[in-house]
Amino acid sequence: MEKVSLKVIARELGVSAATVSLVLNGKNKNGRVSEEMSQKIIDKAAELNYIPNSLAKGLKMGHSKSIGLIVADISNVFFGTLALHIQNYAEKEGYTVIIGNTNEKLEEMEKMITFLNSRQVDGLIITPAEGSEVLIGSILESKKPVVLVDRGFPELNVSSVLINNYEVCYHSTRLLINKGYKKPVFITYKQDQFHTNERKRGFVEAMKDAGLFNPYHVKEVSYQCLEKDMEKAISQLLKYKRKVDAIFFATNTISMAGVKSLLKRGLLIQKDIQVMCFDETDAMNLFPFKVPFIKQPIEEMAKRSLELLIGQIENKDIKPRKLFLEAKLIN
Amino acid sequence: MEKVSLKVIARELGVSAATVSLVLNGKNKNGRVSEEMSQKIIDKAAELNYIPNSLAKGLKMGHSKSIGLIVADISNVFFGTLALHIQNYAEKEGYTVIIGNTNEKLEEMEKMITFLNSRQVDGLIITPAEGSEVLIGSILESKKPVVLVDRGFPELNVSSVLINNYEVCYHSTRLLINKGYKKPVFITYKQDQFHTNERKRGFVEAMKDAGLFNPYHVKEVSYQCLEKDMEKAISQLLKYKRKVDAIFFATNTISMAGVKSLLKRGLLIQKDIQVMCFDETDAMNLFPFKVPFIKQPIEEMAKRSLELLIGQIENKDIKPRKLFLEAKLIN
DNA sequence: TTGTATGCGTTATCAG
DNA sequence: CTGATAACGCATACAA
Repeated sequence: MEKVSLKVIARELGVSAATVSLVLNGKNKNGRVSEEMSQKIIDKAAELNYIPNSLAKGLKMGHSKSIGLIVADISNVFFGTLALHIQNYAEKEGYTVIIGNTNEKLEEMEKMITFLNSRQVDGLIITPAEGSEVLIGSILESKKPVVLVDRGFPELNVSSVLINNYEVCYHSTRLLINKGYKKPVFITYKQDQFHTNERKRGFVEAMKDAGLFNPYHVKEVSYQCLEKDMEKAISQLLKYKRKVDAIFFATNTISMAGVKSLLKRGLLIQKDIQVMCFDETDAMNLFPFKVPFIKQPIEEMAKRSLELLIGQIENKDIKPRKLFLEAKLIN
Repeated sequence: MEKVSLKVIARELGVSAATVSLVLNGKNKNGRVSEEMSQKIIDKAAELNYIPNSLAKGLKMGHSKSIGLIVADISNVFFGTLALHIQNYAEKEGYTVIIGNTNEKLEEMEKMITFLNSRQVDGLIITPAEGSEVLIGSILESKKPVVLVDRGFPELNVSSVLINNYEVCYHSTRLLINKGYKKPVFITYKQDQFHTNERKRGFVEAMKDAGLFNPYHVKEVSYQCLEKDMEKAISQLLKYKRKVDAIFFATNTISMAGVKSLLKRGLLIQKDIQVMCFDETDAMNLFPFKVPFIKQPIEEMAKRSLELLIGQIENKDIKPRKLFLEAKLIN
């Protein structure tokens, strides 16, 4: 079965490929092609089930109408949801999304970028891995449109869509304190990323402002051995049982591991110990107790980052913009 | 900044594009190009940071080295995990994955297929939506390589990677019965899909073989109003409290909704009522009680479906094959 | 050992 | 109103 291209339609109808292209692209404004021929072409295309070859189109046009989305791990609900919304909005704008996973590894991120570039993506939306400033810098230099989402680099002049990590954590911590929890602990990743740093800073400042801060109020766990580190951290915390009355988990993965560890020890959450966390998870909804969580506006993050990216791609807005969306504590 | 193409390298070095292409593709076997020139070309390519244009390559070669993955919803952990693994394996084989969401809707599925075809994907991996037999049939007719995963159509001669839904449900139900639960209820989606039908059949047959079956042992809920339907179903079941001692949930989303509803009513799971479900979820791991679940070999499903697809694409194995992988009940 | 010519499917330009 | 032609970047058969 012959592949149906413009040429085939043209040949069948005895016209040129150019004419067919014109008609099928609706570029037939000023009576360029006769009404009659137009209709014939359209009918024939439908009859032969013509599907344009976007490789050829992309090659010719110099853009692929596709964007790359680089996340740490597509099986993580946060990224999955982000991806879903980005895809939905992208589709509306006529763009395809190609998703790449980095597993938080710098080399993988670099590989993905090269890979996506070879596929001629028109732009990149990235949740950058730790230590990828230089890499992002080089994308910037190459003038390829790029938007960071969820995580950013303050020292880099790059479009980003972040949330008010500092403020929301400051506010939430105050609330915790005001409710009478004077010995909260913040558990975060042992890493140097702006977004998690900001969350920590929010917690720390709130504690300081309340005159409660002590370094042991912050615990760090590693991404790679989360479960193990969490076990260790929690068991340490429990030794100072009188010293800890609440835990604030800095991300959804951390909260899952943390809550698991607490429950395993038979602790009654929101009774023996108060818990607060980041991101909504199905799991938290199941419990008889309510866990206050900071809800990120994922859909809006998706929408905004795509807007920024398309602005750059289509040259409507070249200037880098940093957006800070509002996350809210849900009780 | 000029875009670096083969031509640019060729020009810089005063050779032809053909030579450069040859060298960079490693097709320089029998001393085709001199060692010296080879090295020069390789160095220059690195220096200019040459990235091949895969649109052009794809156009020329007649394949894009990309595949489409069509799932219901990428934010669902099951599909996210499947996608992750498929991407990992695909990358090893040099293929890109483009993911599309259908939201279980037939029209969306059709749109996605056309869309992916226009992007010239070399093949499709699909978790087909209900009622998409005809659509799949037309893909088959078009000779485009395709593999179904997770769900299949027994009447269609199409490559598929499924699990032993009937057997594992039969077996698990027997186990439940043998443990003394003589009034279990199976809650599934109100839909006519082979894989969920098979699960139901497994349950029903086991019940019949034990002489326990009654139609009210099966409850159905709709995908679109899952929460609401579940509430209704559970409250109905509780009216006949003495009649129900266990619930077997047919999918991960159903179990989440079901467990949520049970907990909300203050029921003690595995005590007031025995629960069994499909797929592992973070949530279930958190509970102090253990929920036996049927673990699907997602990674292997990913691997196998990709193998089958690539077999078709590269013409190594054109014959449709139906694989049934083994899912196991984990206690 | 290297270069030339051609074509993949498309669109844009220019010539009828 | 329509057709011919060139070009996008690349790979390959064929020449030299």
